[in-house]
Amino acid sequence: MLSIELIRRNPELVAAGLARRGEETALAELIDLDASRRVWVTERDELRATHNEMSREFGKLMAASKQGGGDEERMTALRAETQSTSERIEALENQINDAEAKIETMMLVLPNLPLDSVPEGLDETANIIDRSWGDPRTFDFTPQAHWDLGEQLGVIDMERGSKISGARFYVLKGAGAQLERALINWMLNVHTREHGYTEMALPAMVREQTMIGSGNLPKFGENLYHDAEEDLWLLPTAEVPLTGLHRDEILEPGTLPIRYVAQTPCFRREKAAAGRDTRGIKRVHQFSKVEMYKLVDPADSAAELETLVADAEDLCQRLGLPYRILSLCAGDIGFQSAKTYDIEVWSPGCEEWLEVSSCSTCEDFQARRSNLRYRPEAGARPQFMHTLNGSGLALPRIIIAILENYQRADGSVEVPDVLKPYMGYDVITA
RNA sequence: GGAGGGGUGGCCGAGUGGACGAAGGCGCCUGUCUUGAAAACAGGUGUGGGGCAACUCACCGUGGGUUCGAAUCCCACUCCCUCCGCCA
Repeated sequence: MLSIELIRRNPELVAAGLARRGEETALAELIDLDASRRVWVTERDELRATHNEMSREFGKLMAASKQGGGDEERMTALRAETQSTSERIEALENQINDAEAKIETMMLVLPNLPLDSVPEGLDETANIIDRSWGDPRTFDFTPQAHWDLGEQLGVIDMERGSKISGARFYVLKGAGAQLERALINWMLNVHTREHGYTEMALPAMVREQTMIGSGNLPKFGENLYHDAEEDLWLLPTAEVPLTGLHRDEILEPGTLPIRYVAQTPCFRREKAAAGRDTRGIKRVHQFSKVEMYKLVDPADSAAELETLVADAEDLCQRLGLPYRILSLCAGDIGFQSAKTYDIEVWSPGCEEWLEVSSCSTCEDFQARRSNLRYRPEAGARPQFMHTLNGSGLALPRIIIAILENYQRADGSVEVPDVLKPYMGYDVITA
């Protein structure tokens, strides 16, 4: 959520920021509503003040009358007056409630403003390659795509995945399942032991309010699974429950930064991508992901974004997977993001750059939605913190990258060095 | 699923429908005293909205209702706890 004060004070700046994302938003109605609301609130509060006063006087007269010294006429007049005042208050209240509901509806669909350092552009073609690492491996044979490799090796079973659950579901078997487990273990260990994150195990279903807090609702419900009976939503990412964790709290001085890491299943309906990436396990309805998340002092968020990316990069480097880092342009960053870096790993089999991590700073956007505040120092006013999130890393895509990058001419796949202790063997063979 | 109990300020904990934003205690902050600290004593100590100063309004799990007036009464919901049943 953007700050209503900012919109009120500096509408041009907000409109310009939204325009960079390609959002044509008319703020005039919002600003008018906000102005009306404030007028009505003042009026209502004044009425309430006189109402309270009259009610107190009535109480005193009531007490006096019990002692036998009441002023019946005054009491009757007061009762009539307070009643009519109540009616006026109620009318104003209805106007205010309507206005506030409309304001909230509008505010909840406004995306975050891109930072100045975000590249200009409206779609992915304007993303900028910030840097890259490693050289794509050269092969003296034609590298296979993971859907062929996985099937030959018996580690990915697409057919049975769709048999039991439908399109875009898959089954990992034997070394495939072990590879996923090894990756999760290894990644969590690196993040908790070396990068300073605290490991969390989280619910995979959340309430609507939690989805609103992270920015996934009300706008992107189409991409989420929802259980109507219990009114719970399945996570598209651990970012959602991690954002909700400290909702409505005021963190004491000295508690920030907080760095969390969590492995959760992620569920996505992929409606918008219907028909795209239908082969293999690149785009599926359910996958596992290790997610890093930070709650920080606003002064530190820019630096924390860089270390967040570095923490994800570190994993790619240790896995020996060549990658590039994109700075997403204003039109391509996510709804809640103020700035995003994507890490893409080269996959020689399907011959494409695979997005294995997306690292964003949301500044105070999610903090406003979720009411995440901290006290800068003892006795100071609470203020909104900044939140950041980044994959570290997305599992199926890393599995794709490992299979395709580490394949050998005979169709076997070498296990990356860092995972060998976790797997217990060096090569995946049929 | 059944039965019962309960959600009050950072914490504990009072609160007969009328000056309760809320007693008391703890904690915390400031001051006095002290070489310093502790103790003692005095004062202060929630969040949000409007104005952005004085001030004012709201908030006692959430949402409705009754009333001139609700933390207090009524209804619904929600969360927590205890016991029984069921499942693991």
